[in-house]
Parts: sequence; structure tokens; C-alpha cells
Amino acid sequence: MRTVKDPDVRKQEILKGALKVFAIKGYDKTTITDIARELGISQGLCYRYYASKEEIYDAALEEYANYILTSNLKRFNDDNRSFKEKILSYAGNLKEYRKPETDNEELYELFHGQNSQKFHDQLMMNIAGKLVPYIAEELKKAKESGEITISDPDTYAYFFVYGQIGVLLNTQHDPNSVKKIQDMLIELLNL
Amino acid sequence: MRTVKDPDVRKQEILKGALKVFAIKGYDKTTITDIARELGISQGLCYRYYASKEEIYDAALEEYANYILTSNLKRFNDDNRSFKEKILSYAGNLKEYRKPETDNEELYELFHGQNSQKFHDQLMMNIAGKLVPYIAEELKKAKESGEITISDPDTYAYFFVYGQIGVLLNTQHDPNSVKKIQDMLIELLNL
Amino acid sequence: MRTVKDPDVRKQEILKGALKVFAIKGYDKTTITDIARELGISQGLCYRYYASKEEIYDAALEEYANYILTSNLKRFNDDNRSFKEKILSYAGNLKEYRKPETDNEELYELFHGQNSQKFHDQLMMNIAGKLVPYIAEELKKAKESGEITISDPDTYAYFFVYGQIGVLLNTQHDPNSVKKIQDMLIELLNL
Amino acid sequence: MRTVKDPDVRKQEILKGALKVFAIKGYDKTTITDIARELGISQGLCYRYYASKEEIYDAALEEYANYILTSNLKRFNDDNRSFKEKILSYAGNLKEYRKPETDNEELYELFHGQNSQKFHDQLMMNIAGKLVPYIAEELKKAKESGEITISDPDTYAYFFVYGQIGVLLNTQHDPNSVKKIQDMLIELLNL
DNA sequence: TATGAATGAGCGTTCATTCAT
DNA sequence: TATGAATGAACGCTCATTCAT
Repeated sequence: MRTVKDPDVRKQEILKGALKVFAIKGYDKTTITDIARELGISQGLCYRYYASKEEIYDAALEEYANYILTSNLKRFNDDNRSFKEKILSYAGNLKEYRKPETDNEELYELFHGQNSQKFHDQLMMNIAGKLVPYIAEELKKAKESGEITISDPDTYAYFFVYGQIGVLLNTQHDPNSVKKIQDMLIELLNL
Repeated sequence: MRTVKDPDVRKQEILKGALKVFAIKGYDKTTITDIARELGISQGLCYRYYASKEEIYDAALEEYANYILTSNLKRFNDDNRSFKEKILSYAGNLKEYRKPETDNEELYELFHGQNSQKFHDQLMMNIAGKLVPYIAEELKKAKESGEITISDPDTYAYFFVYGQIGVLLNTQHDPNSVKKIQDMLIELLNL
Repeated sequence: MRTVKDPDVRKQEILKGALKVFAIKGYDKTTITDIARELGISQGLCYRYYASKEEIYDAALEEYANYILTSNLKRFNDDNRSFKEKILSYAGNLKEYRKPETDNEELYELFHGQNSQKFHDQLMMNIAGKLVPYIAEELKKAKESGEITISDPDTYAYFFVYGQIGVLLNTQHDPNSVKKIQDMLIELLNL
Repeated sequence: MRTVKDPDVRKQEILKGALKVFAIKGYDKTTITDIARELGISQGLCYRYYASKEEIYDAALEEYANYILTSNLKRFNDDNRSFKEKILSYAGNLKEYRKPETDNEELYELFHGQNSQKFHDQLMMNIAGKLVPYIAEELKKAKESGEITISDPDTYAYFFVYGQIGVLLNTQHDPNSVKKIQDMLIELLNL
């Protein structure tokens, strides 16, 4: 059975299948055959679109990180909201990154498997790195407008992004974790 | 050339060699042969002391994490110091975890290689997890003594540990990173 | 040099090559590399068709046992022959199991090597186990028709099959062994 | 802890320990370390008395085969018994080879393990080979004395020894197997 | 474009054997 | 004589990658 598809569609499709398998089994334990079987294609085809397994992995991780970031920033960039609203909502956003509205719902469950820890951490780190500039930007604006008093917005940005991830990473099963972070932020920033 | 050594010495020696190679090349790319060659022993000998490559890796990571933690806590547990002193010094301590006084100096340079990112991250995560309880403890004491006003010390502990690591991780080449963190902490905690 | 073949053909081919090498060197001393080299293929290919060395061995032994059994039963099941004819011919059949009419002629010589003793024994045991039910069936028919007088056909079946194998095994180089067995059978069963 | 023993005692001791482990685990899966551990000695010591693992195995198998043979022949060689008594008792003897009177009782259970099949078969084959001459001798005497009428005692000897083993091998759990063989022998030989 | 049979380098691991003590 | 740490060759097996179809 030989199905011909538009190259761009195929490329995207491979990424999606790879993402799922990598998330379940982790990089090492995932084979190209696994990915091909997941998609119902041959291994050879993967190599028409990506030069190596590593390239597929990187692309898949990047893709997913961007996807999460984008859906989070949608709410974050809403200029009608105050700094306080934005900064407080972001903890909740991050927590729910695993509940995408679209067709990735099945992934939600995957990240609770044991094998996905490393993937999970890497994803978090990737997202955190991308998120920092946006938070820094907000902090700078808030500083200029006098809403908050801080010395170095960049340091704060790193600190807040990674700090929140740390809390979320370690309190995954605490339903109040978001609330606790928000309380803390209010205290710390005198909001 | 056959050199017989005390089992405990050998076991430790293997850990040290493994640590170095893992740090340089990362888990996957490191082979048992690499480790054996590094130490000038046969691969078979590694398996006399550890059951598998993974066991060696875990032991090496754990060992190093404990080493760093211990040397940091030495200063941290000094009860003559005030809360402020302790909390401010800890950022500096963490930053210098790669400059042990003893014989691990050679490792210092290793962590800048490209392949060590994953190892580095895992090490950080491991240390962070171990560190949190101590920070939480200090925060609780400071809260009770009225030095600071915070709602939930546990959340703060995660937040501060991971937040600081995030800053350090991303500003490795900024000589002022410690100073910046300290300034931020003073502001945030009104110290 | 890459030769693509039909999977079924390849699978059979591997079995045949494996059979030869196992017969020469025995299970332990045979490596997958040996088998691959014998066939002029890569070791990896063996694992595409069989999950392990043991699986290859079992399949090869089984295959050959069935082959011998089938060619023997062809003559044995000829209902035009009397019980006496059948039971006497079977010793000769078994002796000649190593002289297949088709393309296995080369195997004939192999079973005289020193290393093949274990393989040889196992093959014999396997065939014997498969043969017993047929002999038992014949004995039951002959008992019912009054051709012979025996108490327990099943016991006789085991006894006769293994007994004959024992003789053949130990008199491989005696050209009269078949004749001797036949004489004995005539005496024992008063045929 | 270093225990010095008489060389001959040690050599015998090693054989006994090896026998046990080989019987349980089979040749391949048994390591020299296993044997050494069983005996509470070092692996190195095994090599002072035997040149290789295979030599230990062969010696152990041979030793045990001889042991069983000897204890069986004790009863068999009793010249006060008639041919009929001897030939009928031998099936029972063989069946009980695994119940030695002395200190090998523990071995009795071992031969029921899954791994011991090959060892078991080899042992049987070995014993059978050794037993044939004695049976042949008895048959010749009986033929000369007119107790039985047979053409070629040697062929009969192989046939009877292997035939009986075949029955015993395949009816291990039938408590009447010995009785069935004896009935058959009486019929076949008109005893 | 797509398939999947075939390759082959390389891995983790085992263990009979050696030898410094 | 006895130990057991050390060796190293070899094994079974995996899998990213290639290529004939």
C-alpha cells in the first residue's frame, strides 16, 4: 500500500508521530522503526525528509515547544490585561501546557509515563528559555510604568520562569500549586 | 600489565573516570570501552563492580551531586550566620560547585562542552531536589523568628532553588550573576 | 554487494545454512557470524527473520526432523503393505535419513564430525518422539487383526523406536545393521 | 578463610559440586564462579585441578555415570540369580538410578528441573553405552545355556538397553512403567 | 515518492582463564 | 595451596542508515 502525500504534509506528519513515540519511550529507546510503524510508513521514508534520527528528535521537540509557547503567549500578549493579571495567569498557563485545545489531546496522558521524564525536562527547559524574553519584556514595561520596583529585569525573568517551573515540576499532583505560586508572587512583588 | 587494587579504591576510581567521560560525551555516546580506556583498565573490570552501564551512570551522578551538596551545606549549616547571610551566600556556593577544592579540579572545564548539556541539567536537577529541604527549613526558621514574611515556605523553597539555578544556568559567563541574584533576593525579601 | 530476496526464500535459506553449521560445530560453538558467513549475508539479517540464536536452532532442528519424518512416513503409510513389511522396512528408512534425495546431500557427511554428536542425538530424540505415535498405531492395528500378540502397544512403540535408534546409533559403520535388526524383529515378534 | 585439603579430596569435591550445578543449570548456563561459590572456594582453585570447564564437565558426567553403573551392576552381577530375574530387574534398577543410597540424595530432585533435560539425556546415553557390554554378556550366556533363542546378542543388547531407556524416558510419571516393560520382555523373550 | 530487505559498525555484557598476592 | 581481582576475546544483538526495487 503506497500513499503519496504532499511533502510538507508528510514532513509534519512524521514530526507528530515522532513526538508521540519519543514522549512515550524516550530518545534512546525509540527506534526509527517505531516511528515508522506508528505512522504506517516505511523507515526509509523518514530519511527522505530528515537526515537522521537526531534531526527528527530536535525538530519534534522544537515544534512542540513552539506550539505550547504560542498558545500560551496568545493570552499573555493581550494588552488589555494589567501586569498583575498577566504575571499571575502565566503560572496557570504553563501548568496547562499539556492540555492543548486541538488534536493533541492524546499527548496529555503520555507525559505521566516513567520514560518521559527526560523528555519532559528537556521540553520544559526549552520552553523556559523561549519564555524568558517575553517575561523580561513585561517586567521592563512594569518597571518603567512604576508598577513594580526591581533592579535587573533580566535576572528576575530567569528567576521567575525557572522558579515557577521548579515548583510546578515538583508539585505536579498538588491541585493548589498554581494558587500557591500566585500568592507568593503577590507577596514578593507587593502586587 | 596487571595492577591489583583494593576493591573499594577501584570502585571509587571507576566512578571518577566514568564521571569525567559522561560529563564530556553524555550518557549515550559514552561507551564502557571509553571509560575503561580512560582508566587504563579492561571493560570487564567495570562489570565486576557495577552491574550495568546505567548503574555506573547513576552512581556517578549521585556521587557527584552529593559531593557538591555536602561541600555547599558545610557553609550553609553554620549556625553563627544570620538568615540573610545564609540565603545570600548560597547563590555563590552553587555557582562554584564546579570548583571543588580537592582533586576534581579537572572537571571544572568539562561542563562547558556541548555534549555535556544533558548531564549538566540532570546534575542540576538532582542537586536542586536535594537542596530544597534545607532551604525550606531555613525559610521556616526565618518565618518563625519574624525575619521574613512569607505564606508557604515549601513553595518558596522550590521557587528560590530552581529560580537561582535558572539564572546561573543562563548566565554562566556573566561574572556578576551572583551579585545580581543577591540584589534581587534582598529586594524580594526586603532583607 | 546487496542481494534482495523474497522473505520466505531468505527465511528458508537461513535455516538451511544454520542447519549445516550447527551440524558441524554444535550449538555452542556456532556463532551467528558463522551462519551469516556461510550464507554470505550479514548477521543482522538473521535477526530480521529470527529473534535469537536459539530460535534459529530450534527451527532448524525441527525443520530437519520433520523433513526426515515426512520422507520416512511416505513409505510407511502405504496401506498396500502388510504389517510385517512396514515394520521391517522402517529400520532401513531410519538408517537412510541422512541420504535425502533432494539437495541436502551435502549434509550426509556432516554427521560424522566429532562436534555433531550432540546435534545428532537431539535430532534422533526429536524424530523418535514424533515417530512413536505412528508405530503405536500400526501395532494396535496388527494386534487387533491378530497378526501379533502383545499386551501394551504404547510401551512396545517406545521400546521399538528407541531400541532401533540405539542399534543404529552404535553400529553406524556396520553395513549389516539393518539386516540384523530385521532378523531380530522377526524373531521377537514371531513374524 | 583459607582451607587446605588433600589434593585428591579437593579434586573429588570439585567434581561433586560441579555435578550438582551442571545438573541444575546445564552446561552453558553454569559458570565456573557458580561452581566455586557452591563449594565455597575460589574459581582459581578449580583450574589447579582441571584444565578447563569442559574437562570438569566431562569428568563430572563420567563420574556420575560410573557411580550409577556400579550400583546397578552390584545387583546385576549376582550370579545366584537366573537370567530371567536379572533381565527383568534391570529395568527397575535403571529407573531408580536417581535414588542413590549414599549422600547424593539431594540430586534426586534436580533432574526434574527444566534445565537438566540435556544433561539427563547425555547421562542416559553415557550409561547406556557402558551398560550394553554387560547385557550382551548375559544374553550370550543365556543363549548358550538355551534359556533364550536369539540370533545376534550384540544387536539385542543395544536394542534392549536403548529401548528400555526410551520407555523410561517417556513414561517418567507412570508408576507402572517398570511393570509394563517387564511384561513386554516376558512376552518378547518367551520367558 | 515510497518500500522494506539488507548492511555493518558498534554496543553492552559475559566469563573462561590468568596471575599478583 | 589458595585467593579473587583483572584480563580480553568473543558473543548475541540492535538499529541507524542505505539502496535495489
